This record gives sequence, structure tokens and C-alpha cells, in this order.
Amino acid sequence: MAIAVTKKPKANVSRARILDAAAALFRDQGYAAVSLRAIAAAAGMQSGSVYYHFGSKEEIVTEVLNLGIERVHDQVSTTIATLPVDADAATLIKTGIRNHLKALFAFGAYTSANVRIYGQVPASARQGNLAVRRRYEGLWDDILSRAQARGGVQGGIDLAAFRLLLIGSLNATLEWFDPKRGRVEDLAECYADILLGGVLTYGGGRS
Amino acid sequence: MAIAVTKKPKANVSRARILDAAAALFRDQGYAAVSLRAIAAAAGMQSGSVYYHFGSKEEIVTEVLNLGIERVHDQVSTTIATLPVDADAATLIKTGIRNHLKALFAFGAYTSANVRIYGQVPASARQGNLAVRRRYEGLWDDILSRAQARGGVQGGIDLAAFRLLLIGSLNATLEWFDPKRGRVEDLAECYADILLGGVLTYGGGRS
DNA sequence: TATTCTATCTAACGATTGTTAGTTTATTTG
DNA sequence: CAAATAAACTAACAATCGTTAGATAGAATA
Repeated sequence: MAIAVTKKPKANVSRARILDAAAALFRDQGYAAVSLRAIAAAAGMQSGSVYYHFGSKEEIVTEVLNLGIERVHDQVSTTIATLPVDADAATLIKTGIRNHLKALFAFGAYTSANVRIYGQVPASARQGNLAVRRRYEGLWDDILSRAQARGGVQGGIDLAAFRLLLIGSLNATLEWFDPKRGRVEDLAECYADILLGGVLTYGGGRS
Repeated sequence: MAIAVTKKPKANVSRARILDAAAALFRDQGYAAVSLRAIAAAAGMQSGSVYYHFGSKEEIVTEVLNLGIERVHDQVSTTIATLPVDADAATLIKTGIRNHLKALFAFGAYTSANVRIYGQVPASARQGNLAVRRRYEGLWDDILSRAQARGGVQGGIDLAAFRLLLIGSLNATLEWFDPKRGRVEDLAECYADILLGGVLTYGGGRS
């Protein structure tokens, strides 16, 4: 008994294995198509054993959904916090974009599962994910209004619409970008250039 | 027997009812969660009767997926075709954006179903949707390279990346925009402004 | 009217679903 | 070592799944 660090070490490991397996399966097949037997098999146990760690399938998916957003939130939040207080608009938004994408692919199973199955999960699981979602939207609203306060954002821009466009386009990269075939940093640079500066040549068609 | 227009009018109506019901259910619950009995009930018949019109559940979902893209393709394609041959870059892209969004919400069940369930459908159904997808991507590549040829697009822009960003952000509006609470045209105008001109003030942070 | 075709219904098949109860094996604690 | 707790297993439950076969009603055809 040299060291007894945690109370229930084995249970936490098994819990994590179940969540990892569930996230990957949900991402690939959707919520309803994945059976508890499939989750249990991928986690290396029998279906009945899963119920020692979770009360129901719904409880598993709720935790997968929350982890998917929380991990992106943490990554964006901590990197934004390291910026100097007088960081300009481009730096703020670019940092947010880069770290949102980084977290998206670093925790791919959870984030992909969230993006893909949120709309088809039982209502109560969606409800259990709402607070975490709202909190992440709030983080981006803070970033964007801070960028606007620094004077770097065009006057006519609807910040709420821009946030939705931004997060929507970033999350959609999960459907085609393969981090093994290209660097996430390059993807971030490319997306930031388009979103910050547009695609038209100056004066090429402003309405 | 004054007029005998079609060969099997009743069957076509039933087929359409099944597809409409399936599209709406797939959008709301995902592919696996929707039973043939639920589709049949929503279409006003018994589950066995569905098999008179379709050979399998997979055949139904394949047709739903294809219709979801084809209807957007047709709307964008025909409206782009009405533009003058010397239309400028902004007009081309704006027309594409406006009509993609219009079709997205006009055929909401099919287009939402496509966006949401494509990643979780049986592999053969995905395969059956590939050609239609590629064709729509090709239409946008034509629009964007035509815009570039007119000299209205910045030099450093990666057109393939821009297409992915564009379509990704437009499709994501299905998750939050309610056409009963705002005009699709206004949404299109707002998105086009951001995508074409960016959000930064001129010279505000170009790298 | 008699016949054929169209479109549906009914009833059932084996397989699989989420979940539960009871049992067994590991691990920790006294 | 003994007792207690943690973590797994086994086996079964009613319900529901996609699909099929055969019967049946209505419409079109001859």
C-alpha cells in the first residue's frame, strides 16, 4: 500500500472506456443504431456490466454530448485567456478559430458525435446539453464583442449571425477534413483568411 | 375517359406520401430510429404495404437523400443560368447563396434529412448518393471559377476550401434558422455580405 | 359481366432491442 | 486471513425491428 491515490480507479477507467466506445459508435452510426451490446463489446465487457457505471443509454449519450462541447470550450477559453488584453480583432478571432478546430479534431469522437447526433437524441438528453451549449455560444459572443470593441469589425456586421456562420462552417469541416492528410493549423489559417477578409477583391461588389 | 394522363396515378401519390413521411421522420430521429411501421403510419398505410412501392428501407432512404440534393441543385442551376453571361463575381456567388438557402428551406424535410443522416446511413445508401453530391459540388466549382475568371476574387483564395466553407455554413443554418420567424432572403443577404467581404475593417489585420 | 391488375391489409417470422435480477469473481479493507 | 465492497458476468424479459407471404378489396380492361 505504498500509494492509494484514488478511491475507485478501476471504475473510472471502465467509465472512460465506455464513453470513448460510445462516442465513436454514435459518430459513425447515429444514436439509435448503436446498441448497448455494441458499446459494451467495444469497451471490452458484457452489456449488463455497463449498467454498473451508467443508469441508462440516455445517460451515456448525455455525457458524450457534454464532453464534446466542454473540451472545445476549455481549449478556446484557455488560449484566448493567454492573449494580451489589447489584442486586436484579427488575433482574437483567429485564435478562437484555430483552437476550435484543434479541439474538434483532437477529441474527434466526442465532437463529431455531438455535431452529428444532437438533432436525433431523446429530448431529455438534448435538454441536458443545452446549458453547456449556451455557455460555449456565450464564450464566442464575448470574443466577438471584444473584437468589435477594439474597432476591428465592420459596422454593418450582425455579430450573432457571424457567430452562427463561423461555428457552422468550422463544425462542418468534421465531414471532410482529414487531420492525417493536412495540418489543422493550415486549415485554420485558410478559414480565418476567408472569414476575416472575404473572398472578393476590394471594391469588387460591395452592395 | 376524357383524359388519362398518367399510367399509375394512385401509386405515384402513395410513393410521394411515403417519401415525404420518411424524410420528415429521418430528419427528426435519424435513420435507425425510424421504423417502417412509423413511416407507414405517417403515410397512412400498414407497414407491409410500403413494400409494394419500395424494395427495402435502404431504397427509401437512398431516394430521400438524392431528392434532398437534386432539388437544391435544380434551384441553383436554373437561377444561375438566367444571369447575363458577363455577370460579375458578387452577383454569381450571391445568386448561388440565395437560391441554395431558398431550396434548403423550401424542401426542408429532404434537405435536412440529407444533411443530418448522410453520415449514419448504410454504406450502400451513401454510395447511391455520391454521384448526385459530386454533381452539386461541380456546379459550385463552376460558379466559383467563373467568378474568379471575371477577376472579382482575391488571388490567395483556395476555391475548393471556400466551396466547403460556404456550403458547410449554409447547410448549418438548417439547425437554427426558422423561415417562419425571418425571411430567407434577409438571411442570404447577411451571409453573402460576410462571406464576400469578410468581417474586418479594411486593413484591420490582413496577414 | 368476367378477368386481370393495382394497391392495400393481416399476420406472422426470427432477430435484436434496452433493461433487469441474480450470481460470480476481483479487489480492498479490517 | 476474513469480511465487505466493487465490478463484472449470465440469462432472461417483453417489446420492437425489417421483412415476407398470402388474402382481399377496388379499379381498369376485355
